[in-house]
Amino acid sequence: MTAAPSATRRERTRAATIDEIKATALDLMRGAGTVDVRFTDIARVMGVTPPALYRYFADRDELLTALITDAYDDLARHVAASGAAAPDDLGARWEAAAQAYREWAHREPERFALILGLPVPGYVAPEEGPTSEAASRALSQLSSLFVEALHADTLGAPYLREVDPTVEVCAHGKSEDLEVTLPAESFQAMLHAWAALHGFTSLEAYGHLDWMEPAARDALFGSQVTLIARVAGLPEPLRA
Amino acid sequence: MTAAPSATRRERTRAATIDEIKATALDLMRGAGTVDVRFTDIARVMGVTPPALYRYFADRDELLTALITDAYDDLARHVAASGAAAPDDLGARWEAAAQAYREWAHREPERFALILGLPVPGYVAPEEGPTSEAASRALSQLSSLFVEALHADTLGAPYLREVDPTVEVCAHGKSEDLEVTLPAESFQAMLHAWAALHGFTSLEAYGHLDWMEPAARDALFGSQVTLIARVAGLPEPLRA
DNA sequence: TGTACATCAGTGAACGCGCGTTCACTGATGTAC
DNA sequence: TGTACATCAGTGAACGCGCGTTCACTGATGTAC
Repeated sequence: MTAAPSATRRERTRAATIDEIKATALDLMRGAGTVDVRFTDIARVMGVTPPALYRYFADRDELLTALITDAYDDLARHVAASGAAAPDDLGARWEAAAQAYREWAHREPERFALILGLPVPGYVAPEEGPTSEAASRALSQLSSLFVEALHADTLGAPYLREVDPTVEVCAHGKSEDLEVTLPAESFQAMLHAWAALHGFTSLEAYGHLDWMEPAARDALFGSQVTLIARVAGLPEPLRA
Repeated sequence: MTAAPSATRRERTRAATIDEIKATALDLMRGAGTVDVRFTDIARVMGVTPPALYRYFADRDELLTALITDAYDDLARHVAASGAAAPDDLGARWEAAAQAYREWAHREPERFALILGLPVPGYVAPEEGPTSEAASRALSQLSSLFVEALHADTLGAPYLREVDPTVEVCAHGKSEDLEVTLPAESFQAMLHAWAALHGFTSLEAYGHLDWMEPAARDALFGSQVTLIARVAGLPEPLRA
């Protein structure tokens, strides 16, 4: 997002303005609880006139694309960073990644909806473009866990060994796209884990669990994460 | 939705018009892939002038509320109807309910987003109003499965027996709201199952699994549903 | 270091459009005697 | 059964507002000699 230090002053201020436009758009989305974004409002908050924004984005859709790509990157960064504390503890890494996913969504429900909710109309993902690339990066963080679990031979016990042939084909396809080796068992376990994680996360982020006490939500999330880990064959975290 | 047969002709045509307005609004939502709804568009499609709609709905938010309530009802009806074929087979009922939930969302992603996505701005759920009532009815379909599983003493084996005290308090609160007996173990198992089901369902409904073949998605959903059932302690379906 | 030119950010006016909503009114449908 | 009245659906004009986007232009910032 920030320009390289070797950039000229003009390039740096330009990059800063782009950042400010995107940050302002996000603030407005958070304030309104929507996924909409109006050039007029952004300009008003920034203290400029609406046409000024066209120096930075060709139209509203281009801004939207940038916001979506950024959101993918940001989520992926958070999930990736979560595992740094205990790189050798698969169980701890899974819990940390799940918490990171959940916390990010809870903190930024609008951005979460932007990338993983009902697709916003008028926005069409560029073919093979930066969006799917960012998405892949985000998912690969999760998948590496399950690949390692397979290597540790704990994966899928006792339920997840059988993989449907059609799913296997999909796993091979993804392996080629991502240019990694992604065994079908790991692929399937990852998707199951992701789905369960995503379900709790979106229900909570969109406020559909607000009738529960925060402490109860925490406890429920904890047991869901543990449950997934046990079922998928991820080991217990090493700490007590 | 339809007026009682004893209603006068005027009341019947009025009810029919209300239905037509809502159906037209849904068609437009489906066409645009949005959750937005414009009085002007509805009127144009129906061949009337926009002010005519104010005879039926005080404003846009009232129409939105009606659409949300209807969507809850419709989803609840589908899930409830799914279990009629084998009322004594807990495993089969779970699979059918999960399939019904999934199919409804896949067929109507916009309505699904309307009730379970990022809340639409401008719409504030009426306190203790028809919305939460409809939501409760929808969820109670699922919860009855897990209450029965507890009675059959299969629930939660081997992972789900421990329930955090805060979650227990929540379960008691829900029991009073719904005026049913909802043991904490059943409550927790239901929420875990619902979260996992909801996660797959929303990812698929919003097109985030479109990179998989439909057959692979079906297989993956099947194994996810089986997995949840095994973990939650629901029995295998009786048929082979 | 200073001057001439090119580049770029931002302005202000304008265009075309669409929205939700109100209001007084017309014409048709139902109701009461 | 027929007439007088009440009720209601729908119209058309209007209000106020906001949006995205274009365009010619000004003034400031950077660049080349």
